[in-house]
Amino acid sequence: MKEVTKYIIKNSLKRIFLYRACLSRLKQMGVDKVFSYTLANEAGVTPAQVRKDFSEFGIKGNKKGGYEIDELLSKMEEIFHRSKDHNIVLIGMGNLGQSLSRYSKFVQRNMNIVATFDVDPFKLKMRSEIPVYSMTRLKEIIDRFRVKVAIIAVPEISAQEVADELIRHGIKGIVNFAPVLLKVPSEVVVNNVNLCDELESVIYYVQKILKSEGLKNIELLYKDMKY
Amino acid sequence: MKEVTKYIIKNSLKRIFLYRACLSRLKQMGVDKVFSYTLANEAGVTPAQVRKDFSEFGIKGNKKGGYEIDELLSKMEEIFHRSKDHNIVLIGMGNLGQSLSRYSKFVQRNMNIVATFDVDPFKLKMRSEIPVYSMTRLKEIIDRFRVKVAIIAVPEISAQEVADELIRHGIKGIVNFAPVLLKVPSEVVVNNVNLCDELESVIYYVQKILKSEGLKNIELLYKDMKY
DNA sequence: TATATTTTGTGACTTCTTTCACAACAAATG
DNA sequence: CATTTGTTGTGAAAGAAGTCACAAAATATA
Repeated sequence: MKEVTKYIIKNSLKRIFLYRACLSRLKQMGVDKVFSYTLANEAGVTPAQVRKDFSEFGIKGNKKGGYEIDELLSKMEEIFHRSKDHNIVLIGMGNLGQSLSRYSKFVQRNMNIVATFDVDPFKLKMRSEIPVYSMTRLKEIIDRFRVKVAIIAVPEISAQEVADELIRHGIKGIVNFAPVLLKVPSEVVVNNVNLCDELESVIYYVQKILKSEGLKNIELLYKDMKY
Repeated sequence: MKEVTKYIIKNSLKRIFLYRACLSRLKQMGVDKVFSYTLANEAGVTPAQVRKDFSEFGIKGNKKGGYEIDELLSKMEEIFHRSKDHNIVLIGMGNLGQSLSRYSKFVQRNMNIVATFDVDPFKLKMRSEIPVYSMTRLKEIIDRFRVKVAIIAVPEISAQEVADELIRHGIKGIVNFAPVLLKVPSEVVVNNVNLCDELESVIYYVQKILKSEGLKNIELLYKDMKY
């Protein structure tokens, strides 16, 4: 039996990020202690869910006393290795790539895009905070900055090729904005972000909502009618 | 008992989008018929999953004959109301907003950002394919274009306020790029896209991978040793 | 036309996720 | 110091999602 550990981004992890964001906000508001139901309410989940998630990530509180926000936050920092900086490379300086290279929230969370790459020599001359290199210098930069994570923002046609090259040079994690399913070895984690799909999902549910509202109106109409 | 239909974007829906992308690619390659296992292989899932998903969305094939790609695609178009155009508004023309307003893939899928909005009067003068309006004209535009879906790309501090206003003017679906949990009534669907979290999730798993690879190396070392 | 072959569609089963419920514990109170 | 109060942490129960397995159907073959 071939054992393949597949790295799938779990919902519990995403919720931990959410909790962290809520906690930061609460802290800013002057709160310094929470109970599972305080946080649950803030994050829009159940208290049991909060406690189960915490339990999964080995986060402990004090019975009766709840959780100290500062303790929670530093525990989370530890879990996410937030103390040290993480160097990232970004491939593809088109419309989306440029925007991501300027996205200030990455830096705020110690995730630094140290270099960007593009095949288009015209883009190389672009004025940008972060240097834009030709793809030929990929290995050099990845080695120098010990980069393990990359963002792919190239056209779908070249995404697989780029991924292969990144992995060859030691990249272990990819956030992929190209709308293709990358084939990667099992010791590499890929997180696909498809902006069109995100928008289209919403449209799908909105259609349902509108339809059901229509139905409700019809029902109301019938209720009003006298037989 | 209060019945609240909560609209949560299901994985099966996301997979249908994935299947569609795979099918389009296969079609371009000249294929015109697939079996569940062909598509499964292409999409990186199991054949049973493909069939179950199809069954959920009422998509039928021919026993023995598999599925006609053209039929599948048009059935999917129907499910997603892709025949008609969808008008979208985009709020917040900062770094990310500008990039989204230029994101050509939305248009390719009949999702048209008909107008963008910002509070900064400087941005209003910005040259942009899509008009940039002041927030005061929100209602007018939403009504004129019968907009039901909005993209929020404003700073987190104003996201809730913007959401409230959008909903007041009849918006039923929101793609929210601000890192806050929006409080909305149950007949509105929100899809949160948090780019930082997406990147950080990958970093989290990469740390795990690196650690486990480290362990494997140590194991190998021990295996090589003679006691 | 009968038989063999192949693939769908779905009920049953399994596995993963979330919720429930309560023992264990810590703090507050008398 | 005993008792009450209130919250955590976690097994057990319920629910959701994914996989399996096979009958049913369509096609191919003899």
